[in-house]
Amino acid sequence: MIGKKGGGPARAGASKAAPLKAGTLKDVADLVGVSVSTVSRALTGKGLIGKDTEERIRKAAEAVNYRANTLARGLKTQRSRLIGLMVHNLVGTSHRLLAELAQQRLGAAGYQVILSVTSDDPEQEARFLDTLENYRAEGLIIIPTGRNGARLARFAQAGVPVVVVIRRQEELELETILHANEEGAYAGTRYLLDLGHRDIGFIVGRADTTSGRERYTGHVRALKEAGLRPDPSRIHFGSYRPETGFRACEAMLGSGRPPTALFVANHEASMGAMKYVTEQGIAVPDQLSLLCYEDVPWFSWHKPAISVVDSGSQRLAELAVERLLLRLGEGAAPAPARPLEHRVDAGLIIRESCAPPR
Amino acid sequence: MIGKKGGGPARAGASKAAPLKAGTLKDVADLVGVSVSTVSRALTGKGLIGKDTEERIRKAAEAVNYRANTLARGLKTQRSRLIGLMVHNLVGTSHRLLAELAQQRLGAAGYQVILSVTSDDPEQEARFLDTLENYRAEGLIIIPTGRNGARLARFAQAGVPVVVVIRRQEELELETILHANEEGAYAGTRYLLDLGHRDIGFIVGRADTTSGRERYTGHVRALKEAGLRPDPSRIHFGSYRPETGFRACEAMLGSGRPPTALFVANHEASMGAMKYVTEQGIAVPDQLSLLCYEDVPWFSWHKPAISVVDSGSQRLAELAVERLLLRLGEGAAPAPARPLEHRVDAGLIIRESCAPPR
DNA sequence: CTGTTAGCGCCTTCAA
DNA sequence: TTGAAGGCGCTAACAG
Repeated sequence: MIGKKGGGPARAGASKAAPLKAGTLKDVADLVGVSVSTVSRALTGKGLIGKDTEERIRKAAEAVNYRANTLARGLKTQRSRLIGLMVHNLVGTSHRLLAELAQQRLGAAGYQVILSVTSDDPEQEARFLDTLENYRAEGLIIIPTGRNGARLARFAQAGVPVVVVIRRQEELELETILHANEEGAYAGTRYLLDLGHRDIGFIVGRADTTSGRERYTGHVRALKEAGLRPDPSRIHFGSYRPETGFRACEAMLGSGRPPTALFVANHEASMGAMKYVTEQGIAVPDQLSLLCYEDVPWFSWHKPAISVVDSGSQRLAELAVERLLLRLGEGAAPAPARPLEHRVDAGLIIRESCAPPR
Repeated sequence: MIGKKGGGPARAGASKAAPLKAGTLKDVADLVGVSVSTVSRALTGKGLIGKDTEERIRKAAEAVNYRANTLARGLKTQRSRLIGLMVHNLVGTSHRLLAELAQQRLGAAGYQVILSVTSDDPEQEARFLDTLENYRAEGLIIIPTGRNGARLARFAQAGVPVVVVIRRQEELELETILHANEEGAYAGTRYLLDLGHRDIGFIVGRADTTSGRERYTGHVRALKEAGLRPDPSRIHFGSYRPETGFRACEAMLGSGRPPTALFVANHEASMGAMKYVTEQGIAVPDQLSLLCYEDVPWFSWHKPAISVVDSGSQRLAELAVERLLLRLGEGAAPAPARPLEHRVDAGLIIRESCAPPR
């Protein structure tokens, strides 16, 4: 499988040098013949320093390869400048955008992001939250599994800003940013209904998550308004994975009496649904109208182009980071008295995958 | 755009508690009436401790909410347990897999990953490398821009294991894991040639990166073997972004005499190429054979299903993490004397997007 | 403007 | 089995 080849060109000198350790304040101080605190002041730009000494210190710092030790500094100042970010994967658009954006913006503000990809596993979440506490993380953006409320509560109690995203953490008063799930699912279902569909398959997330529950509610509301009774065999809850979509499709589309439309309101599951539909050669939208949730670029290149409920993930990510940044640092905003719950609007993007039932 | 609503249910007590600070060794010691060192030993499991005192210490630790301060410990032990990971985005399959896998595996081994998404920007890379040094990161996995050799060299000199991935860092002897670029591009081009194509458009990465150069070489080798002379107007180098593909398509396919096949050997650019081809309604493979590089799930659901050169990203990510892990920690393997260069094999996945020229 | 002093929280000899 | 002492590298009063 793997070939090994020799390395690149030999660079004389580089590999022979003694392990080059980073210098410390003391190293610099000794070299210049001045006290550590003077060096500290000169290098951090605080306090008044003689022009001349400053220059000599700067030179010496260079010479001894001085690198401010963030750990030591953090110990002293009680500021780690570390932010935790917990997502469940990096495939889902909202999760990915969150990771990219958080790292970029927080990095620009002088913070570093410690990442955790937990596959929605409460145990991994627990461990991650523990290590974050140990690192004295100064902030946290998290898509919670919902099973570690106690640990999460500790952050808030310790005064560490927490921004909960995508799902609510029940029983805890934490600032939360959510998609407008009910509205999104309502709009999607309504669209299908208006097209004339009376038998709609609905694939959604876990019933014990905010988005799963709310999207379900929106769906049912639309059905009822149209005078339809929700049919349990047409509604599939499931975890946020492609298999969920694939299995649900097998159950509904493999049956003798398939629905005329399918609304996959679970982003990860939509990947599995797409797979099933393609493999089975089901004609979209002639044979089946297909509506997904949360846009990805290739949906518009697909044939037919896939219509979706756009959940506004970019905005959600921006808002999450923005809110955290506001509450970070010294003179920052305190936690909102009554923790705010923000909603990011959803929108319907109509392309080619839905049509009236034949 | 955004609606604000009141928070969830009020949880009595939770919000009123005084900021719950994490306890220190001293807090525990004071409570038990014993010295800090005893507590330290008891809690870290080193040294012999009286069964009874150990129990009391454990209880007290709980009571004062003791959390080992990783920063302090790191300062003392000179081990941050922090690993840097630098990728250019999280969309590209290889980058994303690297991030997911690194976090998972390293996390399981007791390390935390500091992430940086740099968009291939040397300045951001420089800043990130600096902060990593400051945090005393113990290891690094990086897709280098190639412009910060000096900074990268410092890690190696300081004895910090560095694993370079996807592109080589020229002039530095660092352990490196690469795709079999030349072979992959050769195989892809050869496939198109065997199908009968004589006029092939080729979109590839930057000429100053390993993958860009090597894929170009493989492509040209196949052409020459087939008795063809590479035509500069059919070869487009460009950065790893969708626009690269889109623009190159405009140039080649918008002309009066378009090629009969297009080989996009630049993963990010293939997204732009797909967009162009779809927008222009170009029939694949009838009008144009399309071959991409690096597989993504939806390529197989696309109509027609997209043929690709699979670069083995999963294996590459695994190998990278594996190698780093081997060199991490105390009794770990030293840097290979002659830094190894690993190659991960590529494979051709034939689907439906390529056909003989009409 | 600069030096001294005193820790931040932890680990680790060295004695008891 | 336990305690005392020292120091990792840095910052922040407080004196000079």
